[in-house]
Amino acid sequence: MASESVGGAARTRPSTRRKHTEILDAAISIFGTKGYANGTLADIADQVGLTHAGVLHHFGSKQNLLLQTLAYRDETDVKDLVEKHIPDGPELFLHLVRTAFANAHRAGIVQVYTVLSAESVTEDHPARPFFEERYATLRREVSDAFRVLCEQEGVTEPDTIDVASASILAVMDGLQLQWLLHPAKIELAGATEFAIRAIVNAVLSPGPELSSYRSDEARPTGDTDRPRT
Amino acid sequence: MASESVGGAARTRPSTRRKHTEILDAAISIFGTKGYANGTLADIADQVGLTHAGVLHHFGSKQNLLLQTLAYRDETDVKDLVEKHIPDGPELFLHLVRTAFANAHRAGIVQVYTVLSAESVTEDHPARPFFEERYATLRREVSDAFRVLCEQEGVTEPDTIDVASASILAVMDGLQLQWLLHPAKIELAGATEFAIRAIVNAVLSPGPELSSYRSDEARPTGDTDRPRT
DNA sequence: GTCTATATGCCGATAGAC
DNA sequence: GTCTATCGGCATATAGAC
Repeated sequence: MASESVGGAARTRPSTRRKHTEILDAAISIFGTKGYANGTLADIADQVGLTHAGVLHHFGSKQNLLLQTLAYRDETDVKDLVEKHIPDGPELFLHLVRTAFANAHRAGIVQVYTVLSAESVTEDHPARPFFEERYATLRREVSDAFRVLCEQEGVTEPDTIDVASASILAVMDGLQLQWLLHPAKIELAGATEFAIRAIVNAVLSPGPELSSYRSDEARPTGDTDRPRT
Repeated sequence: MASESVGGAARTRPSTRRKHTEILDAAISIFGTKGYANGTLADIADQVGLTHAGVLHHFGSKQNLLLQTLAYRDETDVKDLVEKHIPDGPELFLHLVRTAFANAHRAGIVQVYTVLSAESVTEDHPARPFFEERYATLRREVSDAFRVLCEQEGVTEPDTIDVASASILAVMDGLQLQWLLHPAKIELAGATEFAIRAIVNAVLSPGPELSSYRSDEARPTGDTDRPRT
């Protein structure tokens, strides 16, 4: 059974391992285009020239295939960054923007994360622990970068850093969703760059409160009265 | 058949219409907790004391029930805003923050939008047109508010407004996802307020570029342009 | 390692009794 | 308006041949 090979052991033959990753790639494609609940083992099997029983021989169960798929995607991303080790300082913000530029040419990867992360909040979803840990880790990394930046540039309340870190990840995710819905209307990379810049600058110097932009105190009838300059 | 009653006609008996909305409320709950693909008509039927055949009598098909459910949610939201008509000026930004405060006590509503909007990007999903139109409309409304604000406060390139509008909706969605995963770690309303404020301020005065924060020893010019008031 | 065949179950939708 | 009964389809997973 494949269930015991956790770290991708070397005990299997090369052709087997090749098929293994071939299935994982197909799973990314299917879970991305149809979701986990709606995508089927037969869909994945078709894409690699097997039957669903063949896929189950490699992964034991659909749920295990999902978890292996998420782990596989993560380790592939990390591999791309080996020695280009994730920057731990303010460079991280530039790295996030570069990631957005890369993602604009990887709709499949973006979609599988968008679809599965949202699906993971549903009842007893097997991917939920994965995404909980993923976001907790990412927020910690972004917060660390903020702390380094704040030491360099000035001071800021630690509470603001947590909120800003979550906001940066949030705006990246949200823009991806809108981009998947309207690829022609959303410029993923440019918008991500703008938003991250806005949030980083807000941490370093907050600027005026929103309420200071209020056009008036009370609207009497609420008819079409325009705020004048 | 209920398929022809588009606007919620008055031709049906009150008890029937009551059951109708009862089913729609159950559908919000089920589609939110299990998703559209995974939630079943029997789940929804159980929640209102019917069989799945009873639900189908009211809505004809599962797909139609989903569309009616989305329309029902939208018109309920609008009803809450009747006479409190959505502000069309800079007040809109404060309204969005207030919405986030309200949402922090409506996890079910937040979850159904989060789950279904992401699911809608999957293959031939029946809710896709709904969310495409929803985001296009919301971006237009936020952009309108930005244009009014920019007339008051200064000038800005129209391109920035589009990017900022998408970013504001994005950060709201993304924070909702993280909040659903970690309710104790994310302060939905406070974070939303911070992020919207950051983006609005960035539109009015951009501030330094991200690359100016690079920690690299060699930096072209030593100036780090210190931001505004 | 991959297949065919099958067990088992759930789903959406329809038909017709009450 | 709601039910029971049922049809047809498809899902995951298992068993065993090759």
